[in-house]
This record gives sequence, C-alpha cells and structure tokens, in this order.
Amino acid sequence: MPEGPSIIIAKEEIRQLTGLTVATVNVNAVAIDTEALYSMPFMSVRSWGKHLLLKFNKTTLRVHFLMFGSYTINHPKPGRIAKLSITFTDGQSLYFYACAIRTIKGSLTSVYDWSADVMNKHWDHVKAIGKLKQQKESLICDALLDQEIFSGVGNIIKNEVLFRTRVHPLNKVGNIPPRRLRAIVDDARVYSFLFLKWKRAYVLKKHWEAHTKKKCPRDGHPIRKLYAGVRKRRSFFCDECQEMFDGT
DNA sequence: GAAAATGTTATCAT
DNA sequence: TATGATAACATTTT
Repeated sequence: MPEGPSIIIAKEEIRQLTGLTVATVNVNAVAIDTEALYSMPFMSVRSWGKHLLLKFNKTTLRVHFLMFGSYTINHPKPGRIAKLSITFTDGQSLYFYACAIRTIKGSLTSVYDWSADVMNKHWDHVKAIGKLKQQKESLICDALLDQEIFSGVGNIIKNEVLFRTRVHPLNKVGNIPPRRLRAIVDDARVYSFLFLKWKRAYVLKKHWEAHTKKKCPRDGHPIRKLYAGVRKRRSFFCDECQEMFDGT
C-alpha cells in the first residue's frame, strides 16, 4: 500500500463514498474521538505523500498505511479486526487495517506543505533543491526518503529514480553536480506518475529496473544490494552505470 | 516456517 | 534537554 502513488489510488476509490453520512464508527487500539464523527457528512478526501486524509464536517482523519496497511470498501476482511470501521447511513462501509490513524484539528493547509508532495500539482522542485542544499552531508539514498523534501517517495521509487538518473545511492548530496541533482528531483515526480500508471495496470513490478533485481538491464553487470545510509533501507544499484561524484 | 519487506514513531540511551 | 540508536508494530510474500 505505502508509497505515494498507491495513496492516490486509495484516494480515488474512497472518494466514491464522499457525500454520505456516518452512521457508526468502530475503532480498535486507535486513540481517536469517535464521538466527533457520528452523524457527520464525509466531505472529501485528500492526500499528502503517504498520508490519506479523510475530511469530515468537524474533523479530519489522517490514515498512514505504514508497511502493511490496507483498506476495503463494503467488504470487511473475514477474521480480521479493523483498526477503524465506518458505516454510512446508506449501508456502505469503509475499513482500515494495520495502519496508523490520527485526527487532525485545524485546517489541513496549516499542517501540510503541499509543495513538498511529489504528486501534488503544487509540487515545487526549486524548494526541494533548496532543502537538499541544507543537507549536503546526507547520502542521496537517505535524502530521497525524507518526507519533508520528497513527500510520497518510498524505497522503490528511491531505487528506481537513482537508477534512471544514473546516480550512485552512496553519493553525498553535496557532491552531486547541480544538473544531476535537478534530474533526481524532477524524476522523483516523473517516476511517481509512471509508478501510478503501472500500478493501475497491474504491471508495476515488471517495470522495475533496479529494485530487487540481480542484473543491470543496461550493461548486465550485477545489481548490488546494500542496507545503506542512516535509514538502512535496501538500496539496489549498479556500480558500473550509477556514478559516484566523490572526486576519486 | 523463518525471514524480509512499499514505514513511522515511541522509547531507551547517551 | 537534545540527539541518536533501537524496538515495536503488523501482514504478506519469498
């Protein structure tokens, strides 16, 4: 479920329930005020990166799927206890499993910087470059996972973008030439939309060039796997065609 | 059946 | 206090 494009798909599916009125709410091990939801109209759905935002009349629910979260509409998963179940007065229902849920008070715009979301129409690549310049010592494989810079980018997108732009994941941000950094920033958005298109068509995995791969599709060299950076997430890369800019 | 993985956050140390 | 490392959580796939 996790990365930004998957949240876009969730948003679109769940949007069909907007306009309905909440009938019942059930939570399991989630600290939210269910009282505030009863009888409330489900107004709209938005997203910020990996955050799915369900707007009700007086409150907004923030759903984060983490690694394993999922949701279903009208069909609860047999034998599973949802973190959150909502039924509407017309009989339809919405279920969230294994996710983190919070309420947000106040306006969303006061909480979220939409220009940091790589899939948002307000995405601002200039701001992203500016933030990267603030952390020259970070490895690019860590910086790409920074949700304050690249909201919505996850580990798959990270690996694919670095492969596509031919930049080695172990580069320090400050060592990457401006033109290449710009290419990374731009491709984070471009690849996210490709991810979305391929995910919708159920052909995402077959388009992976580096992530989980053994052999480089460009030159046949081995793809190396390393738990790199302070985040220790899997990096898949080709030492031959992804450049190091460390001056050596 | 063990292990790893599209991720974040709470808690424990330093 | 503030920062950083580690643990915890949870489910599907390999």
